[in-house]
Amino acid sequence: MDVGLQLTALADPTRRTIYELIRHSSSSVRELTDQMPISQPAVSQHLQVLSSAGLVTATPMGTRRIYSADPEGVALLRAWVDTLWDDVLDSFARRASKEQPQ
Amino acid sequence: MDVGLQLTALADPTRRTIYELIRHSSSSVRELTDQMPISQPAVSQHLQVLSSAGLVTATPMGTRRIYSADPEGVALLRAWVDTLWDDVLDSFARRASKEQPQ
DNA sequence: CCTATTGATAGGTCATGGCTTATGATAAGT
DNA sequence: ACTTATCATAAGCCATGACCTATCAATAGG
Repeated sequence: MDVGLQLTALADPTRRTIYELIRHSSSSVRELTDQMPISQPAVSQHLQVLSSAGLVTATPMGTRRIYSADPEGVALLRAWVDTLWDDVLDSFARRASKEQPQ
Repeated sequence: MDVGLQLTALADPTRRTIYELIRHSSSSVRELTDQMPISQPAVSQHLQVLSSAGLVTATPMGTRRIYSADPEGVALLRAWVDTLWDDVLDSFARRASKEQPQ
């Protein structure tokens, strides 16, 4: 699983708000659609992207599918950003010490 | 400064590799272009996006512009992902305790 | 000065992706 | 069984964005 999937999934504003809704409380596709200014298929497509990024999971409940936030995708993203953070800080510190060797 | 800028900036694979190069060591546009299979204008455009996301900064050195990693953008991204992580974990725990009330 | 190097900007092309409507599949209620 | 509700998939449309070539501004060096 590539971190690019999480980044592209969360890069879209509409997908971010959908994800925020799910993160707030697990909901069905209908509930999500009712809170969005877009069509139901559009929501389903966004959910597909979020799902393949490991950010949400679907559990069938009768005729509905309840989408919940999945920690897995966030964990991957978080790990990547953390290494990024460490490296950038390190590189920043090295650069600063070289600019002002005195 | 919106976190969407960082996400869209890092969502593109080419831009991620450019950012990785800069993160590894500050470089000029020419150095970056020489390590990339794309044209110099394309690199400049990517640098523009990374710059407006607060991920890199440019410092003129003669006729060249040295691009360096900027901690600011990463800090914002990291903060956002961290709150995401906490909320998702919390929501996950609550969901788990409700599913198995026994 | 004149030339060469560096890098940003403009304009144009093409693929990608986000949205729509239409349709099909599945499960629940009467 | 029939209808209704929910959701996914298909096909098509259109804006966005990633790339190109061409060009210009600015600095450095002969």
